Amino acid sequence: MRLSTLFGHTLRQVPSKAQTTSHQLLLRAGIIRPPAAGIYTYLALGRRVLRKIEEIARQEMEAIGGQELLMPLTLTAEEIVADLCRKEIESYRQLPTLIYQIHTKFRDEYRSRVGLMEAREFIAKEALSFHLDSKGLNDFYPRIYQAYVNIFHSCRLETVAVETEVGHEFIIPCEAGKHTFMLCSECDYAAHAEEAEFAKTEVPQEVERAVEKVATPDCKTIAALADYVGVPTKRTLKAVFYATEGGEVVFVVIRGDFKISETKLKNALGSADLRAATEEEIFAAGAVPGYASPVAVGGVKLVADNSVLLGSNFVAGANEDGYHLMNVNYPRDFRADILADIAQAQAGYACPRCRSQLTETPGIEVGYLKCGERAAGALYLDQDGKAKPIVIGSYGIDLARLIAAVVEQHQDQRGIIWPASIAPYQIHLVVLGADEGAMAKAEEVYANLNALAYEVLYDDRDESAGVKFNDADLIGVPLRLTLSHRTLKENAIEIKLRWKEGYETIALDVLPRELERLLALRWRKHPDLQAVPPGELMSLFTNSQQGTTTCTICPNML
RNA sequence: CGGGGCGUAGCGCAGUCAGGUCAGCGCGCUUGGCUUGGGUCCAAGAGGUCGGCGGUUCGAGUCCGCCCGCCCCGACCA
Repeated sequence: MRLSTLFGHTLRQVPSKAQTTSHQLLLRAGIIRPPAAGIYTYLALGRRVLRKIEEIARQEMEAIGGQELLMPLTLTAEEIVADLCRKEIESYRQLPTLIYQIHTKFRDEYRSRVGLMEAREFIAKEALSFHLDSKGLNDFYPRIYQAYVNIFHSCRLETVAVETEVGHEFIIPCEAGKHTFMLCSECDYAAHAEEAEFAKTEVPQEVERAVEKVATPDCKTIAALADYVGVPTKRTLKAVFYATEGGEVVFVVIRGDFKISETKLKNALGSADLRAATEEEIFAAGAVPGYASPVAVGGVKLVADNSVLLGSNFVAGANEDGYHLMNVNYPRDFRADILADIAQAQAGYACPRCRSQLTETPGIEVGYLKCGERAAGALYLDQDGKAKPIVIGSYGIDLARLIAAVVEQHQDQRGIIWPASIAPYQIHLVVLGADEGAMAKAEEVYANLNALAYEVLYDDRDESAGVKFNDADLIGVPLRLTLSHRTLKENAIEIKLRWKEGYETIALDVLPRELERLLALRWRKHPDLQAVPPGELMSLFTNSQQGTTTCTICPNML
């Protein structure tokens, strides 16, 4: 492709509406354009990237037996899936089976914020697997999990697998992310912040002493109370009131040094609807805000965090304005209707698995795996002729978001650094100077590279060296070749990798051999890289090792 | 869908408070010339019903009203 005729051009200035780095670069490099808010045209370069990603997704789905369909509306809409199951799956002989499709989806109700990261229209790779029973789904699950891992690895996207109640989410940590995640600094534990578990610190158990009422004026907060009484906050009990939609008051008790995770609380209660109780409701329940006590409280549902077990002789409210109780112990002095983990994890807390420190990061989901999707009336006949429900798993990746995520992880100040697997072109050929010798040689090289079936973006424009190099860096094709009168004097060509400083000059007659060597080393075919654990891929990109033949530029990213 | 902000040339912006030499700047684009290894320089040029409708006024980009669109923060999602 000649850059002089490429449809879509680069932008020097950053569009004012683009906030995130990936959005800015995708616009500036001429990958996408917004015809309207939140929807995007893929320009010539962008379409090529998308096509490559789609192909990677297809390969991985086909590798585990997936069959591609194309359905109207959305695949996950229950009616469509249920209808499909009813009509196509009748017998146990047809199970298990895996279908998938790649299509655009609309999410009109949401505002687009960060370009392709969250567009109103996006490109979904969705898959469904159908099984005889839960065991069948569980047996299959590792295969789809691995396929997803492979897809992300192929795109050079470093993801974190977050466990959910029904499967996994693959996320990337990034500033533009809308959700907060807790990650272990040592092991691979990862979870949504609201759902994350952690190892709660213990307080040395003491001999239980008799309850004692003490005056604590103006101690309506845990901090004030702990300060006044002279104990650490972890020796206090915090009382918080919630109300369900029906107006039922829920009394929640947790050790004073922890916060409540409303998500965990909802899960413990089995109720999705929960709000803070009003003062009137608290009084009506017979409690005193600021001095509420779990001791001898009646008529309300009492939920306690299991941290009440980790300590003794707590300071708790006396249910009387201006007074607290010392030496409150569980279960001697109060009993909870529900005793569960409802504490909110925070950065610095201990990992539930390895006790290392948890860190907190914003992130965005790029893919999900869910077990136990429902489809009304989707039944099959088993060997005995009995109708049984089909067990379904559903899986998805937003390929548009995937592109944005890759750019977030692969860029520098000059522009995008495409991983070779999804780069719009393999080679960016630059010719400098308008003298006929250089142009003629460049045309010849371009023709030869095309004949060798390389994907070449050829900058044949009459532009200065600075413009050409800057555009090349912005567009981010991994391999750049430069021809000029300078190199031609030695019958040579310069070769540069986008993610490395510096370049090398090689003789023109060894160019085909060098390209063959470099481009054959795509990571999936490269034995040295197959054994690399996923988490270490990123460091490989940045700490490239040197090659061994005449061209010493590292091929790791190709 | 709530709260805040912004709509002036393809892009980025100034001008609006204090109505009248106010249709401007930079980039990009076109033409010619000089350059030719990191967004060169010079010259000439094209391009805008100042988001829309209505109002106030001798006069509106500027003031008022309504509408539309967009951006940010929430809510919600993938």
